[in-house]
Amino acid sequence: MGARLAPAAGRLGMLIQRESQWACAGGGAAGRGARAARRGRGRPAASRPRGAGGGRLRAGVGGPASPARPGPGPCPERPPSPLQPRHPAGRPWRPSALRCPFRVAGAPRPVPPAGTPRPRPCRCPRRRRALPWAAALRAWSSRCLRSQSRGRRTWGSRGRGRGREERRGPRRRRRTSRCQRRGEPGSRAPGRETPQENPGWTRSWLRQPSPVCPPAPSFWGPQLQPVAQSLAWSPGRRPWCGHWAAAAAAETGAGTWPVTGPLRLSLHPHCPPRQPISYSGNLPQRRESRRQAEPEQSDGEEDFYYTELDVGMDVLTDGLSSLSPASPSASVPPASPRLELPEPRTLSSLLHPLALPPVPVLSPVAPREARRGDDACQGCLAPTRPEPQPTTVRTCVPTPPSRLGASPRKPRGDAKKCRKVYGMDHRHLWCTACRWKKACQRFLD
DNA sequence: GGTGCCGGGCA
DNA sequence: TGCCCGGCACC
Ligand SMILES: [Zn+2]
Repeated sequence: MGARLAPAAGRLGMLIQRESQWACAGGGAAGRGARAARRGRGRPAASRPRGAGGGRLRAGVGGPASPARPGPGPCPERPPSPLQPRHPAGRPWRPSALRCPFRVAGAPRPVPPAGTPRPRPCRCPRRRRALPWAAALRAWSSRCLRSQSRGRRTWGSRGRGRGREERRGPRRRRRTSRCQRRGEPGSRAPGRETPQENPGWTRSWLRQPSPVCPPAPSFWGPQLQPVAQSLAWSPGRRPWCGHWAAAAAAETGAGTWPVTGPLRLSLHPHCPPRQPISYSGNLPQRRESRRQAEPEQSDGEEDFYYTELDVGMDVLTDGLSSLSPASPSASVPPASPRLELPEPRTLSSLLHPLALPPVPVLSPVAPREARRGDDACQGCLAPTRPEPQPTTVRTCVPTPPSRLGASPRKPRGDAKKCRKVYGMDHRHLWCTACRWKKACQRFLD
């Protein structure tokens, strides 16, 4: 299999394709592929290994024995960044200094409140880092799939299912969900519930659990004060708190994160050999507890990763200032902002999804993991921007009922889905939804 | 017969 | 909750 597919680059989440960033090929898909191979098609279901009994194959991307990220060391090629306004004048550029460049020299060092989770130790030689809140995204994605079948639609109205349902008429067999049969609140047909009708379901995961990050603007240098002011400080929007955590971690010595370079927006599952400085938000409680139980045991292939991208302060300001607490994005699921690299320095452009056709991209240099678009790419999100842009509402805009009713014979979408694109022989390349025989998330109609 | 995916079961 | 599959409508 020479060419590697990076189909997800089209749809769910976008990978920042930088040649250097593709260098570190993870083993995420390998595990899945092995699992798929192990599963074996055609065998009786009863004889198949089912469930997670066998345990997921861990991605071979390192582990406790993996070499840690490069420690402090010279980095002469990196110039001082405008994001380091507080660097003492006259001091040489010390990229390895365990010092938050935002912090005022001599100012009290910010200490994360108790309970603030420490960034997880890196498990990859290239320092892949799990994007914590992406775990929530993943969980949410799974919930979407489940709720599609459970009668609590979350992906918004894809329309197809309902349209078919309507033109199909009542099913002969039980076609109602349990909720429907029980008359529970969620007893709507799949796809009927919209964020507008029930904002709670989006709020549940949008709740960014970083409740204890004190306001940081006071720690920002004067050059950053306008930025801080433009960020519309709110409890859920603290682009600096991750920086804080990193600084605090560096201070305490354990889990040190050399906070050196300019602010980096990490968007790719493979880390270039630079230090991330953003660790934003807490893990969802469930995930967090699990990771505490098995600190070094990682579900590597399931994690979302990001890498770093130098972003100028101006563009960062542009991107972040576009946020507002009352932004409609608050009711939007964490649809991955689709990003592309021709303009890697314009954050605002990065944060806006591209209306790319969902064409699988053959990329000979794409790492295996990139093919797992639904998993890997869903998490390719900017750590500083957990809330998606309003323009990513693609799947959450409810289809007008009038439209559904007007065209009872909605033709089947022409878009080939994973099954047809990749074939049964490459089932491991399918998106999760297709693998689960759900509505395809990668090739939307 | 192939495809897409809803509904539901299993662990 | 993650994963899988029966079975149906559609192509
Ligand atoms: Zn698919």
